[in-house]
Amino acid sequence: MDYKNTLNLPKTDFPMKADLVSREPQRLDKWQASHLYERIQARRTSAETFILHDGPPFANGDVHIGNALNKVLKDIIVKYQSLRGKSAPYVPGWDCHGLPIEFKVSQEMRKRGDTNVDPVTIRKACDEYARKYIDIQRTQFKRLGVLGDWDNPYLTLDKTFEANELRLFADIVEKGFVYRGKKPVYWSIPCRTALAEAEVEYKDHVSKSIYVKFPVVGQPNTFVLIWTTTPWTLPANLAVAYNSTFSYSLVHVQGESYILSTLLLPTVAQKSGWTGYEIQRSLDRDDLGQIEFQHPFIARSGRLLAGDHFVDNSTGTGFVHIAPGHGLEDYSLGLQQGLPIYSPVDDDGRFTHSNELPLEKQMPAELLGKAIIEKQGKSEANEAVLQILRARNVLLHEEDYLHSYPHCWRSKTPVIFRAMDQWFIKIDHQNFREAALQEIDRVDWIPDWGKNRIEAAVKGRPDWCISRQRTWGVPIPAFYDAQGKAILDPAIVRAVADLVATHGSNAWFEKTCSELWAIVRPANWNGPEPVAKSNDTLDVWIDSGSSSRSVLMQRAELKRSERDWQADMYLEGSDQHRGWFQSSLLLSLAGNGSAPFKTVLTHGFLVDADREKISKSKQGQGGYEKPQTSETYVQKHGADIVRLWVASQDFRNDIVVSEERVSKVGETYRLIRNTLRYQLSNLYDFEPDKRSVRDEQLTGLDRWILGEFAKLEADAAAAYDASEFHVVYQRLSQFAAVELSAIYHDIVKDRLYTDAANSHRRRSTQTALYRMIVGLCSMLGPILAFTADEAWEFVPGDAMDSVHLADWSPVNFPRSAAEQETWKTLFAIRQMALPELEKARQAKVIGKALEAKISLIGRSEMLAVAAAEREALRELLNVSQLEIANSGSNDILFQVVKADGQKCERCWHWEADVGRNPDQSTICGRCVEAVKEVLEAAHA
RNA sequence: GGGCCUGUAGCUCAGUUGGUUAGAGCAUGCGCUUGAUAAGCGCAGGGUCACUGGUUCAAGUCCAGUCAGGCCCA
Repeated sequence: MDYKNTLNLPKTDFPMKADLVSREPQRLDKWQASHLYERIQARRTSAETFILHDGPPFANGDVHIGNALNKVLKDIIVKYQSLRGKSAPYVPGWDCHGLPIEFKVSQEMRKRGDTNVDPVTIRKACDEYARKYIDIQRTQFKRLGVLGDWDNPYLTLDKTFEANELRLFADIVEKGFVYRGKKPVYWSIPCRTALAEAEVEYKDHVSKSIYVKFPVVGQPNTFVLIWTTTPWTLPANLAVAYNSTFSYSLVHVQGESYILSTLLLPTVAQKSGWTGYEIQRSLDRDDLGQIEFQHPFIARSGRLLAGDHFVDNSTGTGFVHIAPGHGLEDYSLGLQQGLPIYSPVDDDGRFTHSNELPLEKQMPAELLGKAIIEKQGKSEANEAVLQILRARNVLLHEEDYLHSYPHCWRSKTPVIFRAMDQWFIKIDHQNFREAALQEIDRVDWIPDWGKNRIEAAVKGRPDWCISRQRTWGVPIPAFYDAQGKAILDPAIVRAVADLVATHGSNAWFEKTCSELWAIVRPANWNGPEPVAKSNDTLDVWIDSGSSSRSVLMQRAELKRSERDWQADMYLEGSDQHRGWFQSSLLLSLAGNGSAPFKTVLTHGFLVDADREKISKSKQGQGGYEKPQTSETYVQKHGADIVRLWVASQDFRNDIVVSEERVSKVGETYRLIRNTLRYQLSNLYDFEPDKRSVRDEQLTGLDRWILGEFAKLEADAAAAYDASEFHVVYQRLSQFAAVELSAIYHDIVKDRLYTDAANSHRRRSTQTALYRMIVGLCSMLGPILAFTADEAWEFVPGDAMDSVHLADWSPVNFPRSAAEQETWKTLFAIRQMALPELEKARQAKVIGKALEAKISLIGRSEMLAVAAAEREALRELLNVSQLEIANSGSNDILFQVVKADGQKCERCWHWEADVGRNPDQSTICGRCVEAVKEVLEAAHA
């Protein structure tokens, strides 16, 4: 007789090989076809909500592995909250406006030869471009198993989004936050347009480097020696910067005195052709701070200011001329010191008078109209300034100077810095900064140092420049009157918002000023009539930053009530402390009266195997073979491996992404998968409703594992609650490896396979297995979204058709202190016995443990426990025979010998009663009984 | 250059208010098993806790500095 057929060997169709890459897409189709996301939401309509508000990725390019990390983290949290019974809708979003898209689209148009394209055409192309990438990214995000309302995402280019953004803007305008000011921007003279940082290219350029004598007021024949490489900005000079850490000298040369950096003195002396000089004295920062200088050719004076950040000792004189309207550093220094942002240059790049200063304090008439743009390396404006300097004998030295200088990407000409009228949000308006800091204090920042970062960002930030001279964005609905004065009125902004709500923001660009005015003019308007509309757009941070108003407060499924709309969580990379977290906080506080989030969770950045940032250049040098996109990893390993990789590391620090790391995670995946497979394969004949054994009747071993499992569940839930998924990962994988695979599953095989199918002992164990597989699938669901769902289908009994529809909460499994103590002792003995068995194995006394008879000889309390639980301990050791003997000594002695009797052909135990039954001469007594039952069952 | 953060075995993580020879899982090596088998079990090796100095009876843990790395600014 072939006794193998009488065993209850494991059976399952849950495959050992995951084959994720090809199988996951089928499951996605199934989810989609069965409207899984909608059904999850429907099940929770009356439940408490948990809102994780999506920070919108930029609609450009493929999903990077970093984007994937962010989305998977969000999905794990949302799935977990849903699993715990909350209503956790997830509305993904995209950030659609902005320069990178406009730049790409313009480039493509230029390649095709389309120059001078009108804004409406560019905007349509940008819209198309953004939507194309939204589709691409949506597919890639969905492939990762992220569930959400993918058919109705929020897009910052949607007209409803734009309209609500403008309504929020109107509120902020109404509250008096928005003002008009000046700020320098890159300006391309031939293109007559402002440029963004990304639109300038740095190239070598030969400039005029000059040393200019600035007379010191009240000290005849004494000059501060300044250095500049842009002579044409001298008419806009309002100050001179020094470095307070440098030492300066007053030097006497040929009847005149100069103040300059002591370290640079020899170079300057040599360049200026000084034949001899004499250092009269040195000056410190206090001396310098006292000095007032006279502008070398205009009737105004200025002061010396500390500019340690940017004044260096490598070239020049140690003094840098400051024109707040013509440079970013000049600008911020000017702003600090309350200087006017003076920029006497028009759109064509020619000198002009401006209204920042009284006329008598502006440049002489001979300079007006001079062009800054270079022709054959010569700039009319530069030449004219130099000529005046020479005429006044204040030009000490001039030379050509080769350096890297920004150029316009389109015209390839050097750009200039020029202050332009911009819109700003006043951060200190009515103590707003203080209010923001208080609000920051109310938010839960995880990790807690996030609070420091955003506090520093808010404390130190200047007023927010919110206007951009761009086309692809939400228009700033302002007008200009005949005097060029801007009109920005909340009622008008709201009227424009209504227009945008129906026609989209293109309407602003398509309609003329008078057409627009006819539509949006308030009925009771008594202000000036406009002659022009604004061409500025809003900073894209206003787009995404207003999502609290445009999404959280609009979508019915996301708000608890009109008043209670705050999101439970925002989750982004730590760079967003200065970005989205801040813009969202400031706008929501200013416009809605509170922060938009209760908790802000941040993750670190991806680094490679060397713990360095992932860079394309490194990829080129063979650092990594493929582009670090989500698809690269999904196509090679499958989404569940990517998800497990995400869960495997403490994401608050840097996250390592490398082949080694992901492959290691793959090993853990296989361990977990096999654990699930083992349990499923031993439940093929188990009907939980009919065959479950009650807690108190479960065997001690089953009670032990369920006790351990209860601890695992509690720990996993706590770790999930704290968003410490790496703890879930560690705890689960170690439980699978140790408690299950090495101990419980290994021991229990004997019961499951060889006991009669319906025996109490086997059913008891199946009860434990059943409970664990249900719990494991549930716990794994948020992380292994595909695999847990796949395994779930093989769990016997009636359950929801997807694990993602299930409810889960940790179940306590109480055991008395005495029982726990007993089992602790049994395992302690096991821990001592295993090395003894290993010794016997090394000595070739036995092979597998079942060939052994082990004797425990001693007199301790441990042995008393062992004696009382002899059969349980024998099982725990997986040996055929266990003997306990009292030697009178407190030490325990282990003795391992070949087991008595013969090997039972069926259960492989060595038993003395093998052969005692004449009909079944090769099997043991226990197997005889089991076989009898099998035969009876077959006849019945 | 400034702010915030990180640095424990090949990999990922634990290491409570400073307190014995620094732990776990995986990976590796060597055995066993062949009724979880492209599986399973056992045993073993592997760490100057980034470095240096300090406080202390005692430091992976506290302090200072250095180095390396990350994010954000300049």
